[in-house]
Amino acid sequence: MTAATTPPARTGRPAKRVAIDRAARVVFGREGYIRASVDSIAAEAHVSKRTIYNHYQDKEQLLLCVLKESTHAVAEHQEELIDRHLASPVDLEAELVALGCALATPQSGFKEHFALVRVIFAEASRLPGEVTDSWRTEGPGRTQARLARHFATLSAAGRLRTDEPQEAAAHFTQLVTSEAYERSFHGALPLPADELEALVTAGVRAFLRLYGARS
Amino acid sequence: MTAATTPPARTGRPAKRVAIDRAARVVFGREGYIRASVDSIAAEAHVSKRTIYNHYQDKEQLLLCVLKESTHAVAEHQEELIDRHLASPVDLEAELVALGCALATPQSGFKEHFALVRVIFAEASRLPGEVTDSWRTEGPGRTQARLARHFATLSAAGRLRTDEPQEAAAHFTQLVTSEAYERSFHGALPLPADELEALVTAGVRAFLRLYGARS
DNA sequence: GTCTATATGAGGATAGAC
DNA sequence: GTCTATCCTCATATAGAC
Repeated sequence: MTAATTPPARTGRPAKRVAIDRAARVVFGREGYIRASVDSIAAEAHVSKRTIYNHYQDKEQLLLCVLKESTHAVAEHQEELIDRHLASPVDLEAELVALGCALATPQSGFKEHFALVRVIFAEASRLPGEVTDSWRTEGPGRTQARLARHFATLSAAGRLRTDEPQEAAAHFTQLVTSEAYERSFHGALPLPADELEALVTAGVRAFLRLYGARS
Repeated sequence: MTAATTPPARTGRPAKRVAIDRAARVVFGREGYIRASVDSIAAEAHVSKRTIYNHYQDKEQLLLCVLKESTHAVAEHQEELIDRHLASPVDLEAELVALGCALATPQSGFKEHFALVRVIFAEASRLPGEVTDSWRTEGPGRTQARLARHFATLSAAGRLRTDEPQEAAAHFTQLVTSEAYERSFHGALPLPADELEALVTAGVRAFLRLYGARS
């Protein structure tokens, strides 16, 4: 796992490529970087191993590329979630709880993405710095920014009370999602739904004690 | 990495054993479970590989044993930190900031312990459930409990305001340490001291808005 | 797509040294 | 009877050759 700046080779049929990417996401997520063999990725993709090396320079480039795609997909999904819950909330507390639950657990088809993030954490010290940096800005950074925008709007509308929406967003993440995230080992182990809801609800209440409009 | 209930063999010279344990902690922490070879652990310990297998049944048992010791050492160290800062604080806010900084960064000789915890996260889904459970109760659980006890005392003395010290302890951890923890990839990458202090200070201020005596 | 070169790992076995 | 050194087997990996 040394720094490698070479871009992925852009050859081969795109249909194969998406199959490879999907398979790599699944297998890397399930096995971790070292354990995931290129053979098993090829099998999962119903593709020859040679085809993988035809599309990607080596195993590390494959991980990095899949990670980038995955990061974007999750960021978009989370931005949607945030918009859906905070665009025009009737019961703000309820919406915050629902949003918190959604953000704190690997969502529907996104389990592999969370697993990939675990791989980044495990490999962080061996990954090129640009990779970890760009993951943070393109991933959690975008989510945080979107939260902050909504909090600013809600504050202007008198639904929240903060003149530092960035900080409020950070505190929301910390109070509402971080414990569930840690408790489930970053989504690796299941957290009972009732426990999750209890954690999130307690977090939202604390958040509203800090930033709620009427208190 | 399957469940293994056999206890480690209690043979061999204790001096060798501590060398092995230290080496395993270092190498597992530096390389991760899969990458760390028993050969390299033996080299680091200046011990024959055969000797390792004389003391431990297999590689997994070695990890588990080292993890347990490491967990206790860190928990004790963190309990001491908490006592030192919260036993009789003059300037409570300053003490909370100092404590937060100390808790949020791998301390003096404990870098390898944090690295080991990263290994647990990476391997969580492949580890026996008792292992992850006991890590939580013997590690973070103890820290949290000690925090809660002090918060209860401080509350009784009128220095804080909470009748749920457990929850206050959770919120302290979340607000003060969780972001630094995530930002540094669980201690894998260095976080500039000024950034750390900024994060912790902001967290403590929010904590005191929630639980401070006079507000 | 299969086949191969090369390397590296776990864990056991054997030898001898103190 | 514990430790060291060395070799062995078997499995599995990457990456390239055919």
